[in-house]
Amino acid sequence: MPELPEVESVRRSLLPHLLGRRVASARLLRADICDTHDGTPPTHAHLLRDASIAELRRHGKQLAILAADGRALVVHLGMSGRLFVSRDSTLPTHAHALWTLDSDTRLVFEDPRRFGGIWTLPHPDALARRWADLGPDALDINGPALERALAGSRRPVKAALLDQRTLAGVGNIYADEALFAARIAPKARAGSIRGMRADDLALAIRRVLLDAIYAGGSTLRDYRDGTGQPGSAQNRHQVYARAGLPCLACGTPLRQASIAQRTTVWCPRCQSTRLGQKPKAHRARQRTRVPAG
DNA sequence: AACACCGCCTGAGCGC
DNA sequence: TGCGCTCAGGCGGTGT
Repeated sequence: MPELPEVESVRRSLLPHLLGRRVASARLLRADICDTHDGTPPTHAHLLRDASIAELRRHGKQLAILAADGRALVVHLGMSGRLFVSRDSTLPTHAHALWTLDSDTRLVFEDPRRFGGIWTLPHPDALARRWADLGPDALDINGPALERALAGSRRPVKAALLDQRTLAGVGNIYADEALFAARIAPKARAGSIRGMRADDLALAIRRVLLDAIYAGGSTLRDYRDGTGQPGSAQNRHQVYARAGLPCLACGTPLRQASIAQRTTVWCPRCQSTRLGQKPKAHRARQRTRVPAG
């Protein structure tokens, strides 16, 4: 489930452990999770051995580790991926790559479901080219840019938000949360989101993502940051995983359907499909989830 | 061109 | 107790 807030939380938590550190050794335990830029089997050089880590950069859900000599790695966490530092010598079952730093700290990439992976890059220009295929980062989106990204599309707006070429960083959880916050029905046509509605949606996306970053991301099951800490943003979810429960703004039972092959939850009353008709009082309460069981 | 849909993969949770 | 089924989901590839 790592979406933008989780990847950003990983980035921030890793910064103090990685910046300025030299990669003393690198090991790939599963070669098939790593794609090299030159198509040759991954080597220690591909994996930044002897490099000094200069920067951690994020675009959407992708995290890049940039070395001072220009080499870079892109890490994709996919569904169940984790990237974390550890001083423990034991490795998790699905550890696929590890790096030992000159601080004797280990950086571990683990991914049970293997929807994630690592991509090697020779130069920052290659990173820029890779990321050019992605839409604008969702933390930077504004109304006019979002309107441009959605223009002409007849898809449901939910499907468009999940498309990383349209907007980078939003996944299933925060798409539902942002649409609820903006009071837009997930099935509304993407191309119909214009003007003030685009402003509303862009603002909702930024706010939902920033709130989640401040809460350290959403830990539903697997997610931990780069030091093993869970997040608490799941306690703030208004609609995700709440199908059938009362809307926190109006009490109407939340509905669920599959849109773009993703479970989608929304409030049929607050999130009107009709244009220009905004029900008045909509103020979602802050919610603390009661622990299950 | 735009969009729909499949398949990859594992572990949790459930019913029997 | 344990087996088998379903579900979760990002994204690349293929089909329409």
